[in-house]
Amino acid sequence: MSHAPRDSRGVKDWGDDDSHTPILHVDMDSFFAEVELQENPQLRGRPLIVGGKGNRGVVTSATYEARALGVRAGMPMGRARSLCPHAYVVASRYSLYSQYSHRVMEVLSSITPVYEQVSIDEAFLDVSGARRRLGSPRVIGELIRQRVRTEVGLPASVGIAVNKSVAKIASANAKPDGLLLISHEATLPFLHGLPVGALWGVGARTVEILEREGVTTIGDLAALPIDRVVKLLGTAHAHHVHNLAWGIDPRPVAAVHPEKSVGVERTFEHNIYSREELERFVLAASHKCAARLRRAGLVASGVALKIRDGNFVTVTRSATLPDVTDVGRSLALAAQRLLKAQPIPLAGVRLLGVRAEGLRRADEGFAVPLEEDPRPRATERAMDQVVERFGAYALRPARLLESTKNGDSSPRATEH
DNA sequence: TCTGGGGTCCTTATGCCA
DNA sequence: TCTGTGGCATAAGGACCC
Repeated sequence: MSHAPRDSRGVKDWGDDDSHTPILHVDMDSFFAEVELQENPQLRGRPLIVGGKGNRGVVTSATYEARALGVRAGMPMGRARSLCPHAYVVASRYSLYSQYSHRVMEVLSSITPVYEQVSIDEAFLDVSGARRRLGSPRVIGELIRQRVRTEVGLPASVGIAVNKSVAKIASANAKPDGLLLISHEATLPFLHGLPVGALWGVGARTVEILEREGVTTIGDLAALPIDRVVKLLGTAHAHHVHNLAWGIDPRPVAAVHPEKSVGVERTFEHNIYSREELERFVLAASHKCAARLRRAGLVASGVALKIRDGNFVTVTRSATLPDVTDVGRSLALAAQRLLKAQPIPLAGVRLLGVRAEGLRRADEGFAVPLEEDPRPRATERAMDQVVERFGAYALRPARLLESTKNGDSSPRATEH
């Protein structure tokens, strides 16, 4: 689901020569909504919105019929319903979308092994090595669109360009259900007419900063001296986006991305004021994180707690674990300590999250389970199953905080 | 209008230690 | 013994992506 801004200036003929454009970006159109239509064809033709149906839900995907009325991803569901009162609204079904995603990625991996999945519904391919077998990048792009359509039943858009950044902007401008080639020669003319927010990595905040400087297009950004951009955006970000504005993006299509963290967070239907209730959520979330770590064969060296209050003010607190772990109770103990050190906000807690950080492979030397948790791992797995099935409420609160003894993981007083 | 849930990366502040 | 300094690790926040 690309949120990259599209611009009518981007849609025109940008050359036929695809001899120097081996990078393809494949982006599924309205992915979640299209999957729902595939599962329920009788809904086709009327506006469809996918998202959270609760009173704090937001839109995660919408068909073009709904988008035509102003519905956008990330929009509060109440607003989407008022814009589009006749829309059919369905709750997100992530496991279903994952299955479809897997099928799409199977098609892509049969084209070339040099592909990189960047999210559930998009991927980059470097087809340099597939030309002799399958044809030019444009031919391969059309082949992908046709195969995804016939084998999975979904529309996909494809951008073809000299590198990842330009290919991604191209696919955004190819939507819906299209293909856009940006030839090597057309790269800068294509980029420089687009709004600066079309660059991958330039979001609302950066657009605001740049617009105050009079920079509205990618061409304006390219023309700005790099020292000035550094002053505005900081060193790393400035060099990155300035290079992108000049069509420079040396990042290769990389097949593997090791996970850095896994987390579970929840926005409650109503703000929570009860510490016990928060503790129960932390326990359940810790066990879910741990179960995901074990499934992936990973262990964590740190844990972070995220608290958003009723006024939408967010704080995070994190701590390093005494030993790496994939045990839910060890994560929970550390997270509970962080929670204990925080006052309950006056406005209550709107969102609470637990994240396991500093991940590494479990077989790269697994430390023994924490001293304070001598129970066998089989017991841990059984507890996870209970939590998965019945929620943390199935565990008696007395077990939650058996001990916060030893170790000082309290955060330093560095309120910014 | 009132803001999800899953992540990554970068910057800045701070404490520790040589 | 005291103080300054620089490097490193850790923690927190924020921007960004889908």
